[in-house]
Amino acid sequence: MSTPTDSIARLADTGHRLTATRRAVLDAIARSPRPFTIEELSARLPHIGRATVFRTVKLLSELELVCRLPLEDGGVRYQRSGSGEHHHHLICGGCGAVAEFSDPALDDAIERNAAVAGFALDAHSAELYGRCASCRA
Amino acid sequence: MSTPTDSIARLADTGHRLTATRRAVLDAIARSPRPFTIEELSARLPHIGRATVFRTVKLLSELELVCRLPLEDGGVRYQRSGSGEHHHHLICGGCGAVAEFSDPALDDAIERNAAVAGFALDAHSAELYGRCASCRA
DNA sequence: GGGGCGGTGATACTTAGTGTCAAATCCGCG
DNA sequence: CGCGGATTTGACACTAAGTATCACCGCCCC
Repeated sequence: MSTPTDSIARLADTGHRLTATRRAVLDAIARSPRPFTIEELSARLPHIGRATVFRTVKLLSELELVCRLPLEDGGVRYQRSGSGEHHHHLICGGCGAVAEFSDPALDDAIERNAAVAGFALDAHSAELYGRCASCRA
Repeated sequence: MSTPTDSIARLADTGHRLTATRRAVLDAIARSPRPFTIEELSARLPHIGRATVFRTVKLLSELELVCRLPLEDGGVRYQRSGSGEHHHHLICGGCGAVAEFSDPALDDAIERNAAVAGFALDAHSAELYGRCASCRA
């Protein structure tokens, strides 16, 4: 799991400044046990402008420290990235829990289809929506 | 490729009314050679309210006659569904062209991962972003 | 050909996010 | 330390996608 410390190091490594504002946002994210919306995060950081919260989360998601989760109903939440590696999400429609997974077979299938169609692939998204084990019970 | 005639039949079969307004929207969609935004479609249907265009496209996408395409940049476009069957999209970032494909291996990989995580899957999305053969040239 | 339910338009609102620009802040350099 | 330029921030207006409300309209069946 990436920590605020990892994140601070990552920011520095990529030529970004370590401002008090960014530390506060990272800290608030680290304290979020569940996926959060920008509005929720912003509400917890009343002295930080909404636009800055958006910018910071966008930056973190470009650095793959945070994942953007498009929900089944069209909404969006964000979550700390558990691994920093390429992965996909299983999103529970009951409790909102998110499980990460990665699967070379899935990525292979995606690459194969792009190749068949003559596409040079540069990105892909795959989200799975369902009910987690505890919500099924 | 689904035609306006198919769509009209599908609407009737699912208990929806065949209004002049819906015919006009279907017709405008049929004339779109490329994926379109609601604003573009609405502009071509000046005597039809914007909310109605949204409602109609939403209805058509629930009937799988139209596909909603989330773009890499966060925008959204829509397109007539080529098959009416379950499929995924390859979206060209150069010209905006969209290719549909379906691949049981991809769907299997998705189902397998859900099962491993103990999730009961009820939906998934997968979009591939890249450059089509002609835009690569 | 009348009535009821589904459909429509107008409009206001919501949610997610971006653009602008002046002011504030960071941090390497001396 | 403290200067100065580049980066970052906040405030605010704005855009884009879509929903809510509600009175009115018109399709369809009897």
